[in-house]
Amino acid sequence: MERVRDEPLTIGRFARMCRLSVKQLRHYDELGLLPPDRVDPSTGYRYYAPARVRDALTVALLRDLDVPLQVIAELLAAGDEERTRLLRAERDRIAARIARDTERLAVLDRLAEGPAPAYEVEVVDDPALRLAVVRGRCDPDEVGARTRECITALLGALGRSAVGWVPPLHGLYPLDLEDGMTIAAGARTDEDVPGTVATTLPAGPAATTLHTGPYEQLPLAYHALQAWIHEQGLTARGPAREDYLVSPGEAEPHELLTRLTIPIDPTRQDTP
Amino acid sequence: MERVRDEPLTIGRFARMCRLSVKQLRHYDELGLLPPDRVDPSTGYRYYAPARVRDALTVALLRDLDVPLQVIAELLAAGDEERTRLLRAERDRIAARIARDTERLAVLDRLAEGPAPAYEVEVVDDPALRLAVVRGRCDPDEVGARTRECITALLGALGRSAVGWVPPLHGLYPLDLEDGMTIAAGARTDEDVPGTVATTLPAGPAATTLHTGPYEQLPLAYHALQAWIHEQGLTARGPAREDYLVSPGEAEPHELLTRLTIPIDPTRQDTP
DNA sequence: GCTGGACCCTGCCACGGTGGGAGGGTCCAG
DNA sequence: CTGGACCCTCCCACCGTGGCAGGGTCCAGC
Repeated sequence: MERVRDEPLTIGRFARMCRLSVKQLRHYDELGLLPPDRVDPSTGYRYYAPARVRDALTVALLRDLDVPLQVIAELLAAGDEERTRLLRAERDRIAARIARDTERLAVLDRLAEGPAPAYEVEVVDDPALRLAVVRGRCDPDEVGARTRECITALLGALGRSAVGWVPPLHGLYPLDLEDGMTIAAGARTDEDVPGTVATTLPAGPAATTLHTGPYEQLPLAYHALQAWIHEQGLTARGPAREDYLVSPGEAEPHELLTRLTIPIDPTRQDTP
Repeated sequence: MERVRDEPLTIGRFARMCRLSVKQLRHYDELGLLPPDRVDPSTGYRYYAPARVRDALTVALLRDLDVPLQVIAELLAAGDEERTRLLRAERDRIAARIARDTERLAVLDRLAEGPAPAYEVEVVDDPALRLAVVRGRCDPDEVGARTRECITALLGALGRSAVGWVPPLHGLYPLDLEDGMTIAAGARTDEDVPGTVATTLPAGPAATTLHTGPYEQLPLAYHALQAWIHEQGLTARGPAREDYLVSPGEAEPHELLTRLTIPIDPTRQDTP
């Protein structure tokens, strides 16, 4: 009469069925995420009904997908619409991490393949630049993706307005990487381009270097340039400017050429 | 005489120069990773020489690459050879994470696009199978990559030995995912294939279902199958077997067809 | 000289999720 | 009734960072 399938399971048995550890199950109980069906009041033993295995397996699956426990709790309680929204958010989070890790991989590949590249730095008198720019806000982790969006928007604006602009394109980046920072993509032109903002970068001294290779490896150029600036006792002023001299479409990633320029404060020369 | 470039920097100034927070610098000091050049014995104030900026920027760069502080410390102390070895290890770690996240993304994409796919499960009497298998050990996170390696090795062995084997190929996976677990790729054949191990899977009852789509989404099939098994009050016996009915090269990823089979213990039928 | 504000110090707690271990109770088959 | 497998709670550790409390220090402007 009593059917095996309905007998309550001890935590150890239940854990083996759903690919979770006993520790995890106790933790999820504490969070209210996966409470046992019955807790013996005198011994504290947890007992699970076989029907809970599906829920537990779902939790295990979502954890494998690196979904936070908090979100899993919301997912289990949510309706269809909300569920889809939450899953999409997780999807985007993982996609962003892949994008970020791909950038990291490019730099690590370069570093692992031998000595760090040598960057030749020089100080120049940078002329003023009048740019038509498209701005974007982003967190430091999303700079790569956001830059591409701004470039696309800029090219769209330039194409639609069909004005004469002077290659190459430029990117502007604040020196302080912080959440909600503002970046910009710009093109040199004296005309007003609809969909862009006219911005003039002041003339002045600047430290500059040349980067060869994919954009993902630009952090190495920043590293070299900033180190050089501070070693000279100079002060970086920002924003940093990237000039995309040879850009994708013109050449393979390893042949891309980018000038990196960081304005500096005019310095009092040391008395020798 | 006193040159600006050599004046010691307070921690705040130094932090701004090298894109690290004051908290981080104090932490790195505590770890011995980036000690200040001078600490005022009476006030405890930390002072950094401008020459340390390069090191600090290097630490910041490596942290951006998600290199653990422990490894950064080893990198700074290591010789060229050791440095390359450590960087390669980090490279591999990030590459593995990208691979893993890509698998996750495939599942999340499927889940986010609508209701979870319906899997039709049935119990069959599974015949015994004699396989020539190639085994591999791996951690749960590397199953995807390791499986591909085993399949490649198996195909190599089959090709070299040119024996008649019966498609499709099979994959064998333990039900308990744990570090150092053993997986296997196998092909049905009655002959002995050099480079492989002959293994016979016993006949018996099994629960089975059919999965359509990329291999990355197989976890959904496992989820459905395991949930079904436990809901029936049955006991999974393992190892799980995947039959690659329609495999890459024959079709697009979304058209791949895979049979998933989990042997079960013969059960006492409930008295109604 | 004094004051205010920017800066610095130490020390503790928090996050997220899991594992390890101590110290002790419970269950069940032989 | 005994031994071993199982269960309980509670605390600590990991990793790297941020926040806050409570207090000291530095320096420019008056």
